[in-house]
Amino acid sequence: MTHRPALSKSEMEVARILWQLGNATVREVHEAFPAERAIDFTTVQTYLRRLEQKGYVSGKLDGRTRVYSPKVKPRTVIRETIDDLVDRLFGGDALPLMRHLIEDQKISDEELAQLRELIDRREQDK
Amino acid sequence: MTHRPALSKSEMEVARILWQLGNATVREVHEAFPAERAIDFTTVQTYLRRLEQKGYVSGKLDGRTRVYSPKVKPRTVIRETIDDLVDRLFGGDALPLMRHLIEDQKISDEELAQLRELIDRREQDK
DNA sequence: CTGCGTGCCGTACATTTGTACTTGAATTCC
DNA sequence: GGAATTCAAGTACAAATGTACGGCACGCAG
Repeated sequence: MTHRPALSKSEMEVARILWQLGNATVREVHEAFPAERAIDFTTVQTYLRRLEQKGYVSGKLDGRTRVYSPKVKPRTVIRETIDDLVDRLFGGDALPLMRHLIEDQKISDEELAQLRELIDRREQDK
Repeated sequence: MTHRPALSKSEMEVARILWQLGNATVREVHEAFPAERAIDFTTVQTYLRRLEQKGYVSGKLDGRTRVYSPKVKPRTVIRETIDDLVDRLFGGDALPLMRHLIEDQKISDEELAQLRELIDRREQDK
């Protein structure tokens, strides 16, 4: 059972917006794009179509408008994406990645606290 | 100055091996591939050529054999790759990614300790 | 009715990616 | 020293990706 084809970079942007909106039409997704990210309406349409083909979202017609909604959760996509990436780039060792995230201020202090908690909890479980 | 074109997935595998070997010929890289990852010698050759074109490695002839060596450090590639990914997938919020790495046992207990230390240090700096 | 905007659907098309074959020179094995 | 091996280099080629255009139907402002 071959798993879903991976998301391409642009498809990820669209997926993110759809997660955010919950469900939406092409137009809504298009409008939700940050202004500086110039992208054509029909391009977004194509991405959504491809996302549907790949099984990440489902779309159904509501009148003459197609409404899309996420079919796969962010968690799942992270898992599939990151695991593949970490394997290819570091043979499975995720620490370099963590290090980067922590050291390069990519996360806020608040998040640091949450992180600490995650670690605690994980240690508890063990 | 437009930055380096991103690495493709397969190129990442090759980059990883080259980092591991420090520097190597096509043959050496090819042989370092895990046995189950069937891949042709000339395919590896192509990836290395592309990696060179993209500026990630440099290759120079030693006699009639070309020897490649990394030109960009892992850290840099992580930065470029992960930041892009996190942006597209989560609009810059790295926490979901961290959560995944910690919760899904992608890192060992030992690494957890190191992680804790990283967090401490980062907090110290602030 | 006659445009104009909005949508769908299909098609397009250059670039990148994954993967490899071919040619031709240098080298090594009998 | 002819055969087999080894490389570099060039070329190949289908699939995936990034990005968009065109045709056609539907509904609303004049």
